[in-house]
Amino acid sequence: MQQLSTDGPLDRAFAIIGYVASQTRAASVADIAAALTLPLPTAHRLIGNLEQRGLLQKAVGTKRYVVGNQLVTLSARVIGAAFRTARRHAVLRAVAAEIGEQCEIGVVRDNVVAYVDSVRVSQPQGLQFNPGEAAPLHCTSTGKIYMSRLPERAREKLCRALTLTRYTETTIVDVERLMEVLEETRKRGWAKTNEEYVRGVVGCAVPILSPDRELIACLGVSVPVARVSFTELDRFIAPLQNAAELLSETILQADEDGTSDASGEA
Amino acid sequence: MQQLSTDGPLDRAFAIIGYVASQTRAASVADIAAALTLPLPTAHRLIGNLEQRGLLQKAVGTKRYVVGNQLVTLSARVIGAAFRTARRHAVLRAVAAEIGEQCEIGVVRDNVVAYVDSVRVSQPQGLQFNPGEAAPLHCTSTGKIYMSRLPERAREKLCRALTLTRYTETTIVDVERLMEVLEETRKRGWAKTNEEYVRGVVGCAVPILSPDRELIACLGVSVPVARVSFTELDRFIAPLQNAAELLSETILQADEDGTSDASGEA
DNA sequence: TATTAAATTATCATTTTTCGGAATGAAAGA
DNA sequence: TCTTTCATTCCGAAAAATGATAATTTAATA
Repeated sequence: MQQLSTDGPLDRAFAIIGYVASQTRAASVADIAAALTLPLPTAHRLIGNLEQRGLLQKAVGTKRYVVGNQLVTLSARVIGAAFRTARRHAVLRAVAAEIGEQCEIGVVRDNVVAYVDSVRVSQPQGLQFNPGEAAPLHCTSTGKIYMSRLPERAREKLCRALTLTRYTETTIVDVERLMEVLEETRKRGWAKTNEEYVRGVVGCAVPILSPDRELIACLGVSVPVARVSFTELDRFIAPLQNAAELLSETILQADEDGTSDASGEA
Repeated sequence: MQQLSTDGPLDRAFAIIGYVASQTRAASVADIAAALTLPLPTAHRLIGNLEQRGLLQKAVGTKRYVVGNQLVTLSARVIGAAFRTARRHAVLRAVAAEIGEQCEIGVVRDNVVAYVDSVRVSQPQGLQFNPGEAAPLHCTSTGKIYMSRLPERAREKLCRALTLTRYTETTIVDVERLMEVLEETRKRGWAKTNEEYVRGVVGCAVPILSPDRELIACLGVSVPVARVSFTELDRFIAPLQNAAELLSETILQADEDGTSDASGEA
């Protein structure tokens, strides 16, 4: 199913755990070996390791394996931690529901827009930015915002350094023109994209700023032009800005939790 | 605490994951290295590995780490598996039989209640939470318990971030009101739901805690109001609490079945 | 802005694990 | 009882992890 040619021991360990956790009944070594196409002795060794650490354990009276105590304890912690940090996703989901379109959060890294989280509302129709994917700077709203907030000289340098690949008829491939657009973007504080990356898909984005007004990330929406025209995009800006406000409070913010602080530091 | 002289890579990987999961805020590489007494470059390498696999991920806009999506998904599965084993399923079945209504165990993931195990007593009449299904936080007892256990400020933020969709006339869609209910829930330690998600169905739930009093999951019951009124629900609380106690005792013990195929196949 | 401290990445010889074929013991089924 | 399947142990070659050192980048501070 998911094994790339070169699995490290870690991958195999997690594959085994995942398999055991997804079974409804205790799994034998042979089951596991077969499911993950491992040599039998190897499976034994790996499972033995996991058992020693309490991540798996034998079901009493059998040689079949179920999830172990350590693993359950750890998982409970993970779920708790995830719940505490899930507010970002909650905000994203809320704004996506409000405007009824796919929303995503993206950051710029290595001169490329990387999407870190996204929520799609209904059927995958518009552009699907899946977390982990990357897109160019010059034809995405997030990229424009990022560039627009650079000091002028750095901005110009970057514009000239980038390869302004043409993806559609409306992609901006002229440096002067791009600079103009960026200046405009800087002034009004948000960006739009008119089928510049994918034909038939328009979008807009607003910045998510830290308390000291540094750019942390961008919150954007992508939608098929058949459903929302380029000019109609404007009505998304206000809700997006509200959500971005909330996100900037939420995102970094020392997630003051403290739920019983369990283990905590000694 | 956890460093034996000779830790394999696996031990260190899990130590790191455990540390990150137990922190209330995102942890920097330096934090982790210090806490586990790892050389800094080594910590970087190990954490990089975990990040590549999606087990850890950077908090947006920072270089600090939180639990990753893969890890959360896996953890939810593990908890589900832990509760589905015969012994625990038997506890669930027993309490279901005792109170004569459908009982289910749910965890929160991605701001949604996911049901990992359930037992129905008679004909499907009340609400049918089948394992794998998901329900919103603000109108389920399990969701209320989860939220009620967050520290106050985080709780308020989450309430505001959630879209309080109205499903019925009694769904709580007002943030202030929800906060009140959560406060009450926190004080008494269990939650009720008055036809807030599905018309004609009321329910209640109690927390399942780990030995160190972390919330692992919730045990709840759903029943048609025609059979049990909202106020009559109270008589289920005691049996549920007993069962929850039992479950939390057994959850970290090496019991387990094996042969008797939990939950029976569908 | 200049300066300093800290964090991160890179390199690499050494040590430690892992890997899985072959062989053997144990248990389930005929 | 016999046969087949599964569980387990051994072990040398191959691969990976390890962490010191050093170079580089980034953040903090003056």
